[in-house]
Amino acid sequence: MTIPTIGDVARRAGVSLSTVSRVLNNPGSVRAERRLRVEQAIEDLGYFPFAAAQSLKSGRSLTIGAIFPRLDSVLFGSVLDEMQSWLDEAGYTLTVMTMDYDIGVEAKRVRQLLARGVDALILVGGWHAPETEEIIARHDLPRVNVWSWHADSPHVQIGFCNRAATRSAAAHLCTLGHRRIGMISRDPEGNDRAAACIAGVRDALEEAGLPIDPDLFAIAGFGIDEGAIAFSSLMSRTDPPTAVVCASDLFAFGALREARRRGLRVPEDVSITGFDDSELAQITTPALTSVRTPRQQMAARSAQSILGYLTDGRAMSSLRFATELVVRDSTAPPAASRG
Amino acid sequence: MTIPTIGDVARRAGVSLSTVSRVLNNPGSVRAERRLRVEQAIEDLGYFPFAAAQSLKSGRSLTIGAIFPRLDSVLFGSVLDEMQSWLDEAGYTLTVMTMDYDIGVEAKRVRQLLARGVDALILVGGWHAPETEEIIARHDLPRVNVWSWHADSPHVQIGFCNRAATRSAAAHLCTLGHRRIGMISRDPEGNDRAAACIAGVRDALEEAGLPIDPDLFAIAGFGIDEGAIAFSSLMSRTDPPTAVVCASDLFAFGALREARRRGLRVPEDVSITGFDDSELAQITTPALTSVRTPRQQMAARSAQSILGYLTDGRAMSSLRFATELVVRDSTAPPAASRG
DNA sequence: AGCAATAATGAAAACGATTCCAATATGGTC
DNA sequence: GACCATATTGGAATCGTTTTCATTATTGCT
Repeated sequence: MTIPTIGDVARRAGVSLSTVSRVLNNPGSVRAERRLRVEQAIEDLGYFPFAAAQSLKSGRSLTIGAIFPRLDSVLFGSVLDEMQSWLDEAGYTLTVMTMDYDIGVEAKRVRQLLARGVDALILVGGWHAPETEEIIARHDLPRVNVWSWHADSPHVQIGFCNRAATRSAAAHLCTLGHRRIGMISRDPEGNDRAAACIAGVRDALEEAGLPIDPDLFAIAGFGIDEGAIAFSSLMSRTDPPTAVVCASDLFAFGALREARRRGLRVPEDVSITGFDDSELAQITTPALTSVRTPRQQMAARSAQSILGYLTDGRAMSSLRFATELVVRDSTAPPAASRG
Repeated sequence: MTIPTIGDVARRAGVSLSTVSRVLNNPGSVRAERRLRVEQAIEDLGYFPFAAAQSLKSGRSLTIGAIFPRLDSVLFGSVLDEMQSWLDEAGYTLTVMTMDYDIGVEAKRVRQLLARGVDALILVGGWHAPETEEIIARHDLPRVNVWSWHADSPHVQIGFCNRAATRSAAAHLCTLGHRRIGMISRDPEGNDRAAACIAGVRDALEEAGLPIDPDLFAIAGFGIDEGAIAFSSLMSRTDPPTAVVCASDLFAFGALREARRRGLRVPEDVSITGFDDSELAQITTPALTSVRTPRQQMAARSAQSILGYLTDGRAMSSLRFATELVVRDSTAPPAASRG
């Protein structure tokens, strides 16, 4: 029950190794009579080429590596699904690894993927460890940064401006009349999306002529519970915000939960905005005001871009998608201004 | 800028290939002085072994393949995250593919993974295409079925009884006094979890002496929208159910959304139960009654089981976890019985 | 110091596929 | 029917590792 090799096929069909290989890779160059014999033998034995050997000889693995923060998020999952379906059509396979928002871990993953001989790399965001950049450059591996977009990045980036995204959410709150606006984001350390999200809120506050109170910028890890805790700490202040911008829908869900637990009404007592506009933003009560991000397009275009490069040698280029604030029921003017 | 090989390291350190390989795989067998020289050379060149060549020679790839229905689900994502973290510790890598609930696609994926030389396979559920079973048997590849558990399965399965799970949900509704109970599940074709979930509801109805109306068993694809549509079709009947068992939380969220749209109060007008007890079940209004499934344990134990087999040759064995109905606010006695 | 046992090392043969090159077969032409 | 150009085919080298085997260096003992 050993796995059949090209040699087994050759023996069974009574031809040479080279001929079998040609049937596989360039069928037109083999006379019909022998080709049929070989194809029959392949069928009989259930032969398929061993990728490791192909990869060793050819130097390409038909595999693309992707390093994402985590998998337990609909956001990342749907993007990966979309990418896979495009790559699949072209005969490529996606190998996914996670780095849990740690660019040190990411550097290790890049090494692992390189060892596996991936033909290209998809990274999330624009900030990576120096070793990461160094090793990618050294092997000049095609790579795309997704999920963020910076005017001055030297790399191919297919994403959106996180800064503009949260700015639109915070500006919306300012327009409604809020003057104390809080924020819950991830740690900006090594995470350019988080940093940009924070910068976006500051932009909006400055534009509205509001003071920036560092104490109103809370940091949370990941998930609903962390969002709830951060929201709790914001609302426990003597002078709590009347509105909170969350850098992810999950944080916003946690905030909603905690608000309910504290007997705070949303949006009457406090307004909350999310980020990502996940399907669930419509399900909560109240439905969540959230920034819609172009996940499908981002996924599709980055897959296409890489495939275009690998298969046709077409140069990859950056792409910036727009975001859009979807206003629902979790935001309203502050209580004070309604008198 | 070419990728360094073991030969480059050997040359730089002034030793033979074999010595370098030994430093890598069995450092104790190399005299300290030379070992240090080799390690220095490895460091200098940034060398790491090329997995394809290792795999070709050794026959093992330190890779485990997993085939999941999709990635855009927190359920699958969190399980994959957990599996990866266990495998990672042991130096193994997980390669994930999706089959979108199609066992024909699954068979193709098995072939792809086999071509990549995976050392073991993780499949979801107990029903697979004959070709799938055939090819796994032929290569006697270690494999684990997760997510379901059947008394009579000949395979290693690490999961829970889906039938008992939905039975507990339906029995809860019967106890509350419901006599017309609907259900939303996936298509049971090629999906043993869906089939078991349906069977579980029938079990409960029979035990309660209730008639089984096939029209109350709706089939939905995937996601919130599909759940909403299925719920809508159930409630559009002339004699709609007073309670609906959903085979996934997503379906239940869709049902909640549609109920609100129709002006139906939950649980006053209709009770709804979910499945999986995702984190979001606590966020919705009303909070969702749902069946808690042992995802973390399932993930951890299947990873451990496979590692135990691959690294220590320990036999793998099946494992059945319990499920638990978590009653929240989306279920209550039917309106009629409250008079 | 000399010998046997043991430890450390290098040379070379794999692993399974692809591909260059040479050799053979085919067809067409005069 | 002989000969040349072209289409097919097989042989052998190669990709980067690991591993067996033979060889050489080292150590412990007397």
